[in-house]
Amino acid sequence: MKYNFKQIEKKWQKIWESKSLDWKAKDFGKNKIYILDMFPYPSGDGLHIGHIEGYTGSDILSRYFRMRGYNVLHPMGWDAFGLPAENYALKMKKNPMTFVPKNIENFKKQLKSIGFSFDWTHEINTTEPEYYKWTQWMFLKMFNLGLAYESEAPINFCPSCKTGLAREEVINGRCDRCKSETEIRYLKQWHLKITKYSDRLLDDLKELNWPESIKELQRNWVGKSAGYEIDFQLEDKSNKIKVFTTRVDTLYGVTFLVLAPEHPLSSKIARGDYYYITDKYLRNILSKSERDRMMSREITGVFTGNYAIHPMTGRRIPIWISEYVLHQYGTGAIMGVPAHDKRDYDFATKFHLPIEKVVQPENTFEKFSGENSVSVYEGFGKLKDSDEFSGLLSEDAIEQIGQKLIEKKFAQKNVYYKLRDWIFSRQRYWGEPIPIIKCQKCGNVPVQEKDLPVKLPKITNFRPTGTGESPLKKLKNWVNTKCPKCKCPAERETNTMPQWAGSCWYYLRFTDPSNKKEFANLSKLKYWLPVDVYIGGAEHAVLHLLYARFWHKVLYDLKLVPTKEPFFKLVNQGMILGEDNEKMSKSRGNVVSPDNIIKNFGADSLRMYEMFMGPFDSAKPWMTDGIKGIYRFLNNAFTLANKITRTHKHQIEEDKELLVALNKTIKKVGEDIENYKFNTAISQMMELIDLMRKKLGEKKLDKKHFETFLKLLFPFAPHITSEIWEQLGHNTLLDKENFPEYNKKYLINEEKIIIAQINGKRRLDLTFPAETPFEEIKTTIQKHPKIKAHLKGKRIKKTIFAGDKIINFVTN
RNA sequence: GCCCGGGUGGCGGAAUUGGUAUACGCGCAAGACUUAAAAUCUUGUGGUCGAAAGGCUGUGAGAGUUCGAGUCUCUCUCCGGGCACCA
Repeated sequence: MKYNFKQIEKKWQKIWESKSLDWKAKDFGKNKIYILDMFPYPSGDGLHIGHIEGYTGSDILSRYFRMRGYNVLHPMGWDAFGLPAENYALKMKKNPMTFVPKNIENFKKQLKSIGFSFDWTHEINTTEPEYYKWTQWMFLKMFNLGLAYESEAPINFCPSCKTGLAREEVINGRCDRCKSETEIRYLKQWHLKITKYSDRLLDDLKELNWPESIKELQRNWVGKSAGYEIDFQLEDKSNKIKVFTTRVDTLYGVTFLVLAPEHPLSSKIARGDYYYITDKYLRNILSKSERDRMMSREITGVFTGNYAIHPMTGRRIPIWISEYVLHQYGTGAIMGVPAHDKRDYDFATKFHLPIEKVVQPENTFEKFSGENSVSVYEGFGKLKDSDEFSGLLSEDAIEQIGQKLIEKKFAQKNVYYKLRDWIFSRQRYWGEPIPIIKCQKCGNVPVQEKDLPVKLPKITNFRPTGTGESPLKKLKNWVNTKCPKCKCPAERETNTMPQWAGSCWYYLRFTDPSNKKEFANLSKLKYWLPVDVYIGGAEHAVLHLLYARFWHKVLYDLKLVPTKEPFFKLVNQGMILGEDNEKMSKSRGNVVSPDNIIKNFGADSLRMYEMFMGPFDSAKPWMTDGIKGIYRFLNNAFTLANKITRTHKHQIEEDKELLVALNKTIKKVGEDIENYKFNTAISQMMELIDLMRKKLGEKKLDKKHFETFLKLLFPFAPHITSEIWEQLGHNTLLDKENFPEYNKKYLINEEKIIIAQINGKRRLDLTFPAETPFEEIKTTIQKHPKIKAHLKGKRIKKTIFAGDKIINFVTN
């Protein structure tokens, strides 16, 4: 019988469909595990290779843990709001409400065609009113806490998508979605106060079992720096300039101050002849676009003709204005210490300002003593030219300087973050309406809980206006309503939420997806949370993953969720690149379609090949030729099964070699699955099947051992293994079998191979019974003619016997 | 510029964490089967010298620690990703 994967896969998918309750998570019980995938946005293009990689990983885990007797929650849902769907809708001139459900159906069909064991009884969709009712509800919780607020602010606006964007959505001055250059607009926008959680978002990272690189990205994004704010009096005492620094120890090295062009003093501070040139500089800079300013690396600046007084030395310090100082960060003014900061150094060099070294780092003395050298030093060195603080500079010494400044009222401690509040309004149609009513008298009034959800109306013209208003604004009978407070005529908020809103809490809803009274029942949340394993791409490092953590913490403070953090363990699947080793993209023409692969090799081959290509978490190029190896492996398993069916009645004596290999494989496959090392688990199974084929030829293969192998393979290739299982005469599902346990007895070697080395170079290997004592091994090996030959004329200085594996003779 | 990853055969990648480098797979070569091809099976496959036995050499480059380094330390270099004038 031939391996007819088409027929087999169809057959088993049908069987699973009818018995899908087998994958249904129980609400309570021992040994829970929550295995979550980042749910997809159901695009019209359908599943791509990258989705399948992550979902196969989680499917292997889920099937494995079910076989281990765990109560597994492995759900799937749809993140269907957002710009991609809406832009597509505009192109097709169809309302997303009509085609999103079709896309979802298609996605679901595709997922089932790959044999993923999702618990479909827990399916959710962020665009359904029963779901987004709770998204709106949570927004109102934040509103009531003052965490959601409206304010007019300069924001990044995408002229093509015609909406404001969060900082996280702007990459190098371009819209993350459509790559258009963004512009700055002043718009009244809803914000979520994520900055209030900066410290906790940083600190709680410690508890998470996440890839270090993702944690680092989040740390950098929050960007905490602690330092001092120091006041510099203007020479004429008319005002003072507050600068922020993390390096008070370099205070004596200040040779100039720099203000950002937007600093309030910049336009007022110029003196005498410098007035005109300063004014010209400011007008020039402020007329440039944000992007132009960001892109240009040219050092520009202007002297204002004004001076400040150094708080410690009383020296006159010239005040400059330059665009290299950012007004959005710190105080918008810095102290220039060219000897100890690269940027200050570049500035000083360009404008011929003095450079004074005041800190002499010990570790970098060489660099420091060179001509014109600058040192951003590691560790702390000596402070020169200061009677007050000479000697070694430690962190304590820095603290002392800071303390002194604070006493003299020149300085105060402060902490700054790069993180900004999350801009939460989108002037677009396809999102959750923000549940606020704007009343002339009462201001922003929350929609009453009983009136939730505020349903998104189905309209024909949802084209964004570009005026800063949502297309919903035109819908008078939807917009006009009554103020819940004073009952006066009022208008609805017409902005919608960003696409990230629904995904901030979907993993909570999965635990209790059809609850009509609460977003999820607390006892169910207590049972399932946190998510034990969360699998998805690294591209969400500072978007979804940061937003969701923030959102979760808000709910935690309200005692609505039981854990501080949502996702305990995070695993990033590496990106699958095209055969040309480049990112897959339509424009490059290197996209691999899963449908073709399934047609030619079957879903089991596709699943296994994606797992076999390389380490789960690293990027790897696709090679269509490579899948043949997996296909051959599955074929071999299938043919072997055919032969066993015919011959299994033979009484077979136990084969030691096979048992050792089998037990080794059981151990390795189990451990590798738990460590996401699917590629090496598969190699191990390949070795085992080769041995089994050999043993079958020698009539030494017992059917039950082959069945053990099937159980190991089942999580990876569920269709073919289920089919073989049935062919071998079982009328139960392989799903219901326990994962095999290995017997330690077979893992203990009765023999050991000793490698003999001379001066670390391998010369010989010999096999000894396991209990052979060291002395005996040593003399036997020394007597061996080969070793003798190599030792001729040399004296053994030392003999090393390591790990019962290697004996090394060191000679002179 | 700064912060993370990473460089191992022709290719994708293994290596029990300091102990036989190149498992497993692809590709390639030779052979078997076939009228032939495909598929399948068997054998071989880092480089180099050698008829062979065997030797030398070999994990981006250079140094160091060690009886022993792909693995640890330092310097450099190249590739991928992220942040980007964050004081």
